[in-house]
Formats: sequence, C-alpha cells, structure tokens
Amino acid sequence: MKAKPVPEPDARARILAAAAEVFASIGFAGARVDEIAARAGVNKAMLYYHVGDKDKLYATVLTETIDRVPVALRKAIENVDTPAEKLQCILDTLASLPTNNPQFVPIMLREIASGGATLPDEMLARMTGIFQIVAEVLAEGVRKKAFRATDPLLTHVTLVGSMLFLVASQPIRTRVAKLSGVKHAHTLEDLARHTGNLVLKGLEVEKKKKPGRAK
Amino acid sequence: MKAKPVPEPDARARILAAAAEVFASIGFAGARVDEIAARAGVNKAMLYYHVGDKDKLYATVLTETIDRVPVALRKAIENVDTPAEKLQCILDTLASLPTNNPQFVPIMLREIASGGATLPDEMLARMTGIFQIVAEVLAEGVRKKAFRATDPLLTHVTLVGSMLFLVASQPIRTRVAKLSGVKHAHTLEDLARHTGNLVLKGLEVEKKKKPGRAK
DNA sequence: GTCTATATACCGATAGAC
DNA sequence: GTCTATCGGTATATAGAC
Repeated sequence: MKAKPVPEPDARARILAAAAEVFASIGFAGARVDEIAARAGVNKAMLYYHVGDKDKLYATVLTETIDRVPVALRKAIENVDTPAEKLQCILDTLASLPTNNPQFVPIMLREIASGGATLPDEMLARMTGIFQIVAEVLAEGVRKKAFRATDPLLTHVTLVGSMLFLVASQPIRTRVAKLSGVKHAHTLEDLARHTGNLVLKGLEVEKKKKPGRAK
Repeated sequence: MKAKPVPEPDARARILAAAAEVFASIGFAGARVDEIAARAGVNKAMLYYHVGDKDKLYATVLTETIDRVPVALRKAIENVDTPAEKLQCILDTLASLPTNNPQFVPIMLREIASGGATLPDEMLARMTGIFQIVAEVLAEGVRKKAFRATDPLLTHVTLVGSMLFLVASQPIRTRVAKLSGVKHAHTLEDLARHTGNLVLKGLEVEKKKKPGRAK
C-alpha cells in the first residue's frame, strides 16, 4: 500500500467541517461558498479543487453527517438489556448529538421542512438506517411483551422527532423562558430523561384492564 | 367611515399568500422575490409597492402565520371538558394545520433550525401564545389530579414538537415507507391519535405505586 | 497544488414613464 | 397605481499564472 494520495492531510476535512457549520446555521441556499472557504482557512479555488461545487459539498456533508448517527446508536445500545432501556439510550444519544455531531439536527430539520424535495433516494435510504434501529428495538419490545404493538414508523418519528425538536429548540426555548419568566436551564440529559418519562410510558403494555375497544 | 383605502382588493393578499408558499417550501434565503411576484400574478414593482422589501414580506407572513395558530387552538378547546381531551384537541388541531395553514409547519421548523437567529423578541412573544395555551391545560390537569406535574415548557415542546415533526415529515415518510416496503398511508387524524396515545399516557398520574424516588 | 483575477449570471431594489 | 427597464451588488465557478 502506498502513501496517502491525499495532499495536505486535513484541508479537505477542514473544508467539510466548515461547510457543515455553515449549512447547519443558515441552510444550503443561505450558505456562501466564500464564507465556508474563509472559515476553513483555504482559498476558494482550493475548495473547488478538493471537494467540488456547492452541491457536491452539501451532498458530502449530508452523507457524512447522517452516517454517523446509526453508528452511534448501535454502539449505544449494544450492551444494554431491556428494550425500554435501549430506547432511553437512543434518546440519550440523540440528546448528545449537539456535542458530538452538532450539524445533524439543524440540517435534518431543514431537510424535513422542505419535504426532502432535493434529497435523492440514496440519501433517504441512509436515513432509513436510523429507523431500522428503532424499529428493531420496538419489535423486540413487542416480542418480549414489554411494549404494546404500535405503528413502528409513526412511533419512531414521534420519538426521534420530539427529541430532535427538543434539542434544536434549545436556544429559542431559553429566550422564550426568559421572556415569559419561566424557569429553564435544562441540560441535554434532562431533555432525554423528560422525553423518556413522557413517551416510553405510552409504549408499556396494559397490565390488567377491561378488554376495551382496541382500535 | 370611508371606502377601503386599499386598491385592488386582493393584490396584497395574493402576494402574501404566494410569499407564504415560497418561504415555506424553500426558506427565506432560497426564496426569489421574482417568483413570489410571478406566483401572485403581480408585477415585481407592485410587490414592493404593496408590501415592501423581502424582509418586510417575510416578517408579515411570519406574523400572520403564527397568529392564526393560538386562535385556532383556543377555539378548538373552548367547549371541551377534561384536560386530556383538550390536549387531544390541540393535537388534532395541529394535525389539521397542513389543511388550514399549510405554511406554518415548514416555516416554524426552519426558524427552529436556525435557532431563531433572526427572530425579533416580538415574534418570540407571539410564539409564546401557543405555549401559554398548552401550559394552561397542563396546569388544569395537575390541579384536577389528572396529570402528574411536569416541566410545562419541556412537555409543551415534546407534545407540539412531535406533532409538528410528524406532520412535516409526511412526504419524506411516504417515500421512506415505499423504499423500505413498510405500510404507510396515514391520514393526518391518524397522526394526532397516535401521538395522543403515545404521549398523553405519560402524563397520567400514577394510581397506586411504591413511593419511588421522584426526580 | 496554490492563488489571483475575472467571467458570468442572478437577484434585490428602484427610477421614472405612463 | 401600474409597469418596463435597469442599476448595483453579490454569488458561483473557473481560467490561467506560478
């Protein structure tokens, strides 16, 4: 094996990191290639040389950003026993995204807001990787009689969506809390625990009740 | 009282409606004033004459779009008895937003994604109107021993966030479902009921349990 | 591989005729 | 009130020297 074919070991990485920042904070249309280059400390022409045009830049950032999430989720639940604890671990991991992968949440929110209009099927397939993990845990929970049977896709979106929303709304929530004089100051762990307490209970099987009309 | 000072009864309204569409689908930075004018069927110069520049246009759309929501929520719960039913009504109303106020969800998602960086305090105060309603219902539920006491702001965001996310992700979810061969085809009512079943249970008071360590 | 300088296009905004 | 024509600014992208 020969030496790395990549020149300037980290120029490309710096460009992608800067691009992720800018795309996350102002979106694709608002992002300026000049600013990405400046933030990466490279000449704009070098940005085009190393990565490509703006579309290529965004696609690359999107791919790398999304792909890190299923990896983190798998790792988080691999040594956890019960399905309920696994879901809580998934929530904890999502809450930690701003620390480890700060661009994921805003970028994903914007993609959802535009209905994935510009997302190629291949990118959707990557997003499905996250759903697969949650779906597996839900199925395991149902199999072990810990969860009631729900629509996996809807439950996944409810769980992940509320978590992403909670995380993304952190800055706005802080301002709103200040304006209305409400207490705030929640850590990211607080958010995951609150969501867990609120949502996971809805998954529990009914212990002993009247038959009731089930759907 | 004299006749309407506004010329061309609906030109301004058509402009605002077109602007809402475009802002919702591609965001502020991506929106083109020319396209908004074209979609409204007015000359671009008239757009500037009737409404103002792009910033003014967006601020106007944002104000009108947000303000419609608390009104709809108040109306939805005014003749409803129990707090739990009120929350379900709120979810139903949020689920109906794509029908009555299609721009609200994508616009709000984008604002959250950018951390409200460009939102003036006055606009935040308007958003607080939605939170106030949910907070009132939550407080009523706690007072009537129907809900356990939770952090109102976090619970509000969890509830509304999961609902908005569910609604906004409808197009992407449809594509994902098709790609992974999962069943989909949910009506907006299905979404509200699913969220209600999942989240509202987490608010119920524990009937009879061991004291446990609270918080 | 690196950088300057520039081509090319587009977009927001308005001047000014009617 | 309405519209055409256009100005000025800015953005993406690349050509070409080193």
